[in-house]
Amino acid sequence: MKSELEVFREYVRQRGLRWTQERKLILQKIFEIHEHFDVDSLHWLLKQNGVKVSKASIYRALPLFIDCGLVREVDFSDGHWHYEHIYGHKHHNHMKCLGCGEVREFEEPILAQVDQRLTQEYGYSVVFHQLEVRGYCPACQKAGEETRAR
Amino acid sequence: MKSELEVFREYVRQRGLRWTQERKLILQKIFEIHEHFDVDSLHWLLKQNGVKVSKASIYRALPLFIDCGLVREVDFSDGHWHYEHIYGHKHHNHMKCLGCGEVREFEEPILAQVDQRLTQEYGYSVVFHQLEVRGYCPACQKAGEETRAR
DNA sequence: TTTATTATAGCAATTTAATCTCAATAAATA
DNA sequence: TATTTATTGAGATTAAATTGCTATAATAAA
Ligand SMILES: [Mn+2]
Ligand SMILES: [Mn+2]
Ligand SMILES: [Zn+2]
Ligand SMILES: [Zn+2]
Repeated sequence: MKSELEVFREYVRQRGLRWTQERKLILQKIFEIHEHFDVDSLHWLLKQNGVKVSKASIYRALPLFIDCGLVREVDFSDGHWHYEHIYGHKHHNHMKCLGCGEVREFEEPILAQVDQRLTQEYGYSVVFHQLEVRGYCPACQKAGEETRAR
Repeated sequence: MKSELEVFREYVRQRGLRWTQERKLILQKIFEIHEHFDVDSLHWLLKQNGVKVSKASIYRALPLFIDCGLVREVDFSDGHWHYEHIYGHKHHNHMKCLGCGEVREFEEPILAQVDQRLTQEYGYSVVFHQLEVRGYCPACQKAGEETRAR
């Protein structure tokens, strides 16, 4: 399998864009992070590692990474975008606890059927889907019960 | 079934909040709109109808409507929130065309199974889910083929 | 009905994520 | 090496959303 850097390099060439140090450093860092991140935390992390890259460059690079399928946006409904690298990873969905904010990932093979049905029934060509689930994790349910019992 | 106004009135009483003209007018308008809306369009619509309500009041009222289950946020990934009234309506999901932006609603009974599985397998108590699908509608697929053929 | 209490409205100021402008720079290529 | 031009970084700008403050109106108490 091609590395993420190779994938991006090809993408960049095909479009007449440029393979820059900044883009390389940002992309490398993104694939070192094995959690969800936002622009701020990514920028801070790069800084920690002595890598000087402006937020503007991060904001400009992310759409490119997304466009070539290396990264995706994740919606945690908290007012700004989060991201994760997806290249080389299985598709998954998120469950976020409304109590503590913990995010749990899960696979859901059934959703492939949904995409299929949309294609057959409506003639849609599905590019991607995202299922976001909200609820309460076991710990927060327990905490809630105890509070109510008082 | 209780009307949306009654539902909200009870909610407001239980919490020691107040039943105001502004909130009533906003809520009424929301249930007259049978499409997705955002704060701007709602505000503009109210204005058109000679109803003077500030945007700040709309911004402050929406979380209340959401909290009592009358309204929900909808994510169209375009930089700001959209909303729709849901009280008295079946749960549905959205497919948004990446070409023309058209939003199509669809029901998907299979997703109830997903919620169930999350409860059984992870002990999660699911409050809600939202499946957002992106792809190309039949019209935009056709347009794309023609462009490529040239 | 009148008075007292306090949540809410409106307005402007503020916050903040994201985008944009522009001069300097560095990547591609001839 | 010289030329072309996409990209960078810094700060300015935009726009959605939130907040502070005072007047007001909704509710409860008298
Ligand atoms: Mn994830
Ligand atoms: Mn809808
Ligand atoms: Zn939790
Ligand atoms: Zn379309």
